[in-house]
Amino acid sequence: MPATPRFTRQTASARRGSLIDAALRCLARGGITSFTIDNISKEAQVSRGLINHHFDGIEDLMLAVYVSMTSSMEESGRAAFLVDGGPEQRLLAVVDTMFAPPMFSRASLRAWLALWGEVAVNPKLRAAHRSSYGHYRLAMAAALADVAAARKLKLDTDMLATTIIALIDGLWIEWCLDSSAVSRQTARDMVQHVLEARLGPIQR
Amino acid sequence: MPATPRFTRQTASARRGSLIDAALRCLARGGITSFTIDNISKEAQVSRGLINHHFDGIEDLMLAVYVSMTSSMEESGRAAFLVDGGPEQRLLAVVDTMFAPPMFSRASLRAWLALWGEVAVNPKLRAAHRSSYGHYRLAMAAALADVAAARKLKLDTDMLATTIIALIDGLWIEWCLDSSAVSRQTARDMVQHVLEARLGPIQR
DNA sequence: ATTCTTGCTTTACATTCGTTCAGCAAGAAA
DNA sequence: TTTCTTGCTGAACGAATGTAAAGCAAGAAT
Repeated sequence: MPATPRFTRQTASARRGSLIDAALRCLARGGITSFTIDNISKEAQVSRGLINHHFDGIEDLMLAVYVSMTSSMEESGRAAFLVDGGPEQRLLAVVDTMFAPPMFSRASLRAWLALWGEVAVNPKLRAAHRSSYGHYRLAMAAALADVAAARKLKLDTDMLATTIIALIDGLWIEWCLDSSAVSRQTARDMVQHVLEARLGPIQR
Repeated sequence: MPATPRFTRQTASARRGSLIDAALRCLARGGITSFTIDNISKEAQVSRGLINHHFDGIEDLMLAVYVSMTSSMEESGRAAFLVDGGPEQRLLAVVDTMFAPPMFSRASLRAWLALWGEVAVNPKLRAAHRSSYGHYRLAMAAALADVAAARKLKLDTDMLATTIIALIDGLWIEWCLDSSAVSRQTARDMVQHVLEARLGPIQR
């Protein structure tokens, strides 16, 4: 019996979680090219064979990574919904959530780009994406509808929600690629401009 | 002397061009994972060694692919600037260009996602991106400024141009990933809504 | 102390990766 | 026809890819 065990044993779900975290770090650092058995097992400090023991191949691990990212994103969004104040403050809180880490972060750009590239061709990932963005859109539309109702405005909140979400995504990408073109603050201002053009002035 | 030559000889620049085209097809089809010597040389129907003969490694080829994509994009944008009619019609032409193939096309999604992922870490690609998007932004801002001047409006055209460009990018991505959420037509309508909120009604 | 479960390691395998380089050969030039 | 330039091929290389399978070993159960 050796003084230091060669490895520490964990429950299957705990190990799966740490493998997903390590895989996410690799994906963020080097994109899909770094999403390899060698890199991930090294990052998680486990043996090469362990990934295929806990996941049904590397594609299955990627699906788990995507689900993990989207669910942590949804959790952040839910927290914004609990903010105090009127409908305006809640809407701003939802928007602000998207302009703060971990969402609005350069570190996750390559991970999202890589995953979107797989969403385009992988039915399972596509289903996960639809579900996630569907919830996102519903939450944004609800926050918009509350403000519209309080101001007795009649507008297509679903369409506006889609507009705002797409705008945030586009601004985030451009900020990641060239922060001299878009700063975090100007990006936020642009979204607020678009919102105020529909809803009227919003006091911060 | 064989009846059919084993290969056809081309000028260096012509061969470079066909290799770039083949590389682009591979990138669009399978993302960065398919951007390999084997795939590209097979796609271009040349031998494995030829790529390293014409390019300084595969990274150099990727830079060439990026430049090729952005320059063809800029060319499409320039054509829109030559449209007849008033400032409004020209602005709409610029926007419409982005909502028509080859720009607004699912086929190129994986190529752009892969290239953006490299832009984030490759200084040469980043420089190419800044130049390309800089021109794009200038053109959009100029089209906006003409309309604003004709209507005697005072607004930050640079900021609005950045907003519109980001919105188009975000809508395009979401359309590619889930066309049940955004159609080509609704995407166009969303952009026009945002424009009209600043510039007033625009007759199509 | 012993058994048992199963989390984990390790080795082996066939492919595929990017790059190098010696030399073939296409086709213009002489 | 012969020479010459150089576009191009194809084999070889070491490293890295994902997966499968056999068996070790950690630590709870007995």
